Amino acid sequence: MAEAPGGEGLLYLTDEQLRKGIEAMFFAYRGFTADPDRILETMDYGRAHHRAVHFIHRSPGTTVSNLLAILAVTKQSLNRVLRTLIDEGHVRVEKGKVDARERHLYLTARGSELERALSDAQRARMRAAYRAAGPQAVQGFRQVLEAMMDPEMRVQYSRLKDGA
Amino acid sequence: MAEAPGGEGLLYLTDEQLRKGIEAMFFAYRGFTADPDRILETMDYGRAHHRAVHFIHRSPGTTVSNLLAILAVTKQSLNRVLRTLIDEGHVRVEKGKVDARERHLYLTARGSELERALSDAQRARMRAAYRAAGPQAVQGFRQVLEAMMDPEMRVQYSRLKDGA
DNA sequence: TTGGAAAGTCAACAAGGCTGACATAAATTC
DNA sequence: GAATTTATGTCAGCCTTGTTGACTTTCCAA
Repeated sequence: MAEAPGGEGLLYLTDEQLRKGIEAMFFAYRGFTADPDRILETMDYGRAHHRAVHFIHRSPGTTVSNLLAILAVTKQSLNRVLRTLIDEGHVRVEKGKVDARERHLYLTARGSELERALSDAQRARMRAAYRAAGPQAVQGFRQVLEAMMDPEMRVQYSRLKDGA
Repeated sequence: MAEAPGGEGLLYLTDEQLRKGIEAMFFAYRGFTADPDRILETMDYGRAHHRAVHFIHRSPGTTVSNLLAILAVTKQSLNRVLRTLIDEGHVRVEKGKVDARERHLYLTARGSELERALSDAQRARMRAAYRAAGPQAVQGFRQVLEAMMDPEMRVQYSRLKDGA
């Protein structure tokens, strides 16, 4: 293998390699969202609904402000999406017992069905990609993605990663 | 190392592992776009402008329909973005010499400056992530992303990957 | 009891997707 | 040469999902 200019095997850090990584992210992210998007549009939902449903499924009973922190949107924006999910029977709200100001969010049976459909579609692609690339590649994939996150988001991610 | 239920080392294909990969993509993509986004908003541009500038830089002289295929948006949507880039002197248009219906797109000096600023910001984060994860991880990262793309997009990506 | 946090709501706005319709110039085909 | 197709641009109108600002209600805690 040829060595980098500095002679330290840093060829993978050239601008050219980085640019390829950037384009890989762009094209892959489109694939990543394509399958759930197709399901969502049949029911007049968008990606914002998917995200809300995903994280409510992941952390049942999470509060609105928790969700705001994870999704990094304004409460007005989140509220609009939650409103439709609640009105259409996908999400159930419970007033907090300890702190009654808080609203705890849960998926209904219908909501769980939707979540299942969405994540099945997304996981199928992810599984195919994982299988094609192999376990070692997957480990690298996760390492690079984690390093790419903002530190605050790495915390959110780790919280989820290490179990509810 | 523990073996998967099937006894074939497939632990990395469990739903739990796939879900982590899905969330890693979500959080990482936000980091991925955060730095250029900050630059863009100072000049009333959005991600759509970034994408156009990126691919015109990548393939100088590319046509409008080429760009439409790569970006996978409607011509009306692209045109709106292209219009502002041209009007504000970031992109130059040239009528095709072989086929005069075609419009060939180039970055102006100003446009190149903008491209530089945007990609410097994005590459800095990518470089840090690459460095933190190491060359082997980067290889896996690219393998998984490539496997995650839609086949048509993998073609687009490979075209770019293998030189102009 | 009062200040402030959590949550919700209303209004208004913007970016950037979309569709459909239509115009024009140039190339291609018949 | 006429008809058709292709590449592009543009107008109008719509949607989702983001934004800010203002205001209310609820309710915990000092």
